[in-house]
Amino acid sequence: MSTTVSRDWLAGLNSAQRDAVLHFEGPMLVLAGAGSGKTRVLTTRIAHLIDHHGVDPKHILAVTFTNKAAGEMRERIARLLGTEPVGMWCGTFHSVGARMLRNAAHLVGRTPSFTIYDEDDAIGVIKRIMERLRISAKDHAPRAILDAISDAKNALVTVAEYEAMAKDPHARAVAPVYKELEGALRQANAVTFDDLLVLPVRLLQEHAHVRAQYQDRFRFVLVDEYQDTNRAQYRFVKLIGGEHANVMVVGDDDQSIYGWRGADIRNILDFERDFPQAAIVRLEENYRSTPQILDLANVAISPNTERRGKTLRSTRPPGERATVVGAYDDRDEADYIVEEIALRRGSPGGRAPGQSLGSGLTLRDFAILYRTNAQSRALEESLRRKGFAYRLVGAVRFYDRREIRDLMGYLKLIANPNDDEAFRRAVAAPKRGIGDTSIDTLAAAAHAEGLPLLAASVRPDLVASLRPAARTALAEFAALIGRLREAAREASVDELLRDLIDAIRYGEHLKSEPDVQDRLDNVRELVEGAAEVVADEGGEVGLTPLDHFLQRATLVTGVDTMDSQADAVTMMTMHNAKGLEFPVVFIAGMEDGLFPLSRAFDDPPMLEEERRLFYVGITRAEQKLYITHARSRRRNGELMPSIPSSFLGVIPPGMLEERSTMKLRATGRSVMPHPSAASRRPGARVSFAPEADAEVSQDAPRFVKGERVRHGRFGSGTIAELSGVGRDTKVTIDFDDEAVGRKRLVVAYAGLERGWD
DNA sequence: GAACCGACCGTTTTT
DNA sequence: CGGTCGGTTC
Repeated sequence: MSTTVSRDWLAGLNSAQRDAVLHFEGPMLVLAGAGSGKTRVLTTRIAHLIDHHGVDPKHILAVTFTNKAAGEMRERIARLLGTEPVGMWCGTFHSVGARMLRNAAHLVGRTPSFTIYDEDDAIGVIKRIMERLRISAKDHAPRAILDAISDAKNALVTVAEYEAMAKDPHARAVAPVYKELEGALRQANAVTFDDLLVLPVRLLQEHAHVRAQYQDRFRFVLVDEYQDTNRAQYRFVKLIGGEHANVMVVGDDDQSIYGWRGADIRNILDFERDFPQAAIVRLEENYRSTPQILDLANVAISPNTERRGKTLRSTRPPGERATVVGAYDDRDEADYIVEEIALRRGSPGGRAPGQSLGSGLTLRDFAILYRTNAQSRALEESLRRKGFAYRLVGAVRFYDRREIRDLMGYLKLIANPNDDEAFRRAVAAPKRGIGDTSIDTLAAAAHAEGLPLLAASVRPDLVASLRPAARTALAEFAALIGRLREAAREASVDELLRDLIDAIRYGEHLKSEPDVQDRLDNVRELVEGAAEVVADEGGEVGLTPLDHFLQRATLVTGVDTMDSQADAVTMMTMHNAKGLEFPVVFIAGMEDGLFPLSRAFDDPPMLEEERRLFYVGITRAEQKLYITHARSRRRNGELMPSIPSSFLGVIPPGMLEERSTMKLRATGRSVMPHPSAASRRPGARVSFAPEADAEVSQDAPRFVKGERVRHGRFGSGTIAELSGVGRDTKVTIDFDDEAVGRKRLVVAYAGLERGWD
């Protein structure tokens, strides 16, 4: 305990930050604007609790939004204290939940070695359940069913409650699947992502001794990114922290961007209601961005009504204005961005001499942000042509690659022989003469007996009806898993993996696949990564290294594994960019229908969320921000006309420097007009949009099923189906001309005339 | 059983 | 455009 040291920590904090850091007991809400130093506040407060107030680290629970943030927080605290905060729990809601579940798995019908089903696993189970229940995947997309179940879980709606509430046809299809899924998960000794939140809540709610144990253990609870918590997470916080009420939540209502995942912005808007004595601190001084960037952010978010209201103030010297750029199409946009990076790189201030943009910017100082992952393609191509290194964050996870999933399937099955999804993946991996029909037969028998697939495959009576060849192969497979399971008791995870790869001759299997070298590299990387795994950090749960490895693999995200040291341009969605910062940021694809997405047009809360996402994007920039849009863009392979985002319409002219690419200037209109004036201007001449000017507005002409229409090229026909809303409305038309037949068209661009015969 | 091919379809965002 | 599904062929 050294007050001298703590005084050092406090130096350099502003008074609001200091208030938060010095806060000891009782609830507190920290409204932390972007770049206002909240991580520093959180880490310093924890260090202060431990060092000054003598709180044992094991009484502290800190919840972060990513695993990476958790690791960094732990590290920073250790640096402040000069020693590891041993016993402190620090992680995402999901990893903290997993940890609690390992401790008390038996109370929710699992063993400590349960496996975590990712989305693919869950969809696989759901598909099979649907087949059994004879629910057509055509009528109800398995994906949509999973989403509905996920929403229900995140809202803490149980199967029974869901069944009682299910009114519309979709919900009535979901209900039985939800019910069956719960049984299947339990039998497979598995949980879904959502269960990592739901089951701990149930544990705390239904078992007083567990609740008491954790309430006593975690006397100080800190939650970062509180604006993105959902119902289950909210309950979790209240259950653990409600008693002693030493709960500090940190967040920014303007950065709430996960409403679609069940996050409820009300959690942060109404915090004082939940914790009546809550002290409130506002951090509005921004240490990250220039005044120009913050002015833009403040203006951009201002149309929102669902907010507490706050204005960021810059502490940095003025810099450049943000630049908005009109491009011809998505490739032109990408080329422009890459050229701009080339110009800015190296020389201080890049192409704007006199304005100090630091000196010697390198590739890692640039980030390109976008709304959808699909946008990365054109950008990647441009960067590759230019020879610039880049890193793609979040798009395809390492652990989602096929070859990795194959091997992980084996490991999961070794750790948890009840994991039927793992069984299916592993048994199919190198082909071994066991195909779908054999597995279907086995699965039917297993289901009838209430047995997992692995156990069923060694029951002579259950495999009797299989082809002899399949029977033998199955027995060999089961024997292999049995042997590896034995080996796993002694071997480290990397040894186990090597053994496995050798036993199934996985290297040879890969040789017949495309991209052999990449895949082999990935496998090697997997083995190397496994070598670094030790038992769980705290060591208190008694997780085996294998369980720990598997859990980590399932819970890591793209951002977690991002190597921020590599000298490469960073590309990611704005969602993934939350919490990060870069000297130069490009926001690409700033067009109506893409950002904001068209489905948000007629949904005000959704539109506000899109606007908050824009705000997040803007506030990632430290020194220079570019916003780009294209006049036409490839969407699902076809070229679509686009107009600049209506989000730009609220920006006063003059706040942005306006440019257009050479290619755009060369092909028609000289400059992109200011978007507020441009909102009626479509992307001009696009071959399949005869009267685009009238049609590209947000209100595509409305039609009804059965209506007779005429198309410029296909002639007249009858509308058979309608789908989508606003600009995305699509029609399926049966044309009279048999040679044309049935076509699916986007109303906004089809130039349909109505009322024919 | 497995490989291949063509039709379809959909598309936010992610723990 | 890219992934998935269903059907066909070896």
